[in-house]
Amino acid sequence: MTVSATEVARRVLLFEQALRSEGFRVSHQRLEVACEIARSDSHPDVETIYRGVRERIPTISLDTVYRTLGELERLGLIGRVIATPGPARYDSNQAPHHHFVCQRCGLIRDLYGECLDSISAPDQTAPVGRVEGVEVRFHGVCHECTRKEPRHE
Amino acid sequence: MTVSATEVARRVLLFEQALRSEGFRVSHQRLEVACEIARSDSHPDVETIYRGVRERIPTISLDTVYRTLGELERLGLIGRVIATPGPARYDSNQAPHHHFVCQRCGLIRDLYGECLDSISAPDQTAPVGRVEGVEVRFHGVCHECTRKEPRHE
DNA sequence: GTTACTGCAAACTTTTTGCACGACA
DNA sequence: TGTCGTGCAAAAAGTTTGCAGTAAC
Repeated sequence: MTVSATEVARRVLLFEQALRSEGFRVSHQRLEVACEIARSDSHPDVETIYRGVRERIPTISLDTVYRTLGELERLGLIGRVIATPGPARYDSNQAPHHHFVCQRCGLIRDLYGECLDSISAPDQTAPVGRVEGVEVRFHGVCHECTRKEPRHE
Repeated sequence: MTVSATEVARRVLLFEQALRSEGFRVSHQRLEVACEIARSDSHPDVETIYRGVRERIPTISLDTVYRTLGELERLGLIGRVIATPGPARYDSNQAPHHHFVCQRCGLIRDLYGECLDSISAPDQTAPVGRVEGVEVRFHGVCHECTRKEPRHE
């Protein structure tokens, strides 16, 4: 929850413009879902986004949240982070970045580094397919989890 | 399905030894599941492993496959590959490696490269947690999918 | 006033769990 | 022979879909 207010506003405006230009209607449900995901940098899952939006729209349904997230993903406005088992998690940070994943609690933290963005694929990759992007994932244990349970094998 | 026979034998023996040393019983169901995952390098999902094992043990149940894969994972003998949405996929390749993931069909190919193994985390990571490993994931479209549907936007 | 969107409910997929029978040690 | 593992079935978790009323344009 440390995304700046101006960045949130910028992202929500982008969502709204994209919806309009694609012929989608701009409902307040969609705007609130967009706002909820835009303001978070903790890669929330669908249930968490649902709870957040429900504070402002108590009648919104979980399936609307699912549908909206699916639309935003198809429009390329948010990304699905596939890094932990269980529920799908989303990321509204569309700048190239990498991740640290805590193997105990599932915390995901964005990392930046040009040297990581520019890693090129080994030669073995060429016969398999065309590379379009790279993501480096560091896994380990976050300090919070280490503090709670230092010896865990 | 290009894992050499000796490598499969080596992995299955390792499974068996680990089961015994941990006090687990060596049932033929467990051995067949272990064999099925050991012989594959295509990161099969549970359903695929289930179908494979059923050719040799037609009465095996899906939940036994789930349980066995969970045990093997907890013993550190196989890894769960979290790279595609949907069913969990497993990997019996425990050597350090990286992945190419096709965004259309979900194909996953192992990649090797010492320079990838030794990537160090950016300084921003230190305050977050202790890094234990790194995996580089290249995503794109495999040649097979490009051939089938060249223009896909 | 249309037409797309929402909420509800039900279905579907993937995974987990409880229990009694059967198999490993 | 005792205990663990298996298969069956049911439940739980996560996600998708059909439909009728509602809201955006």
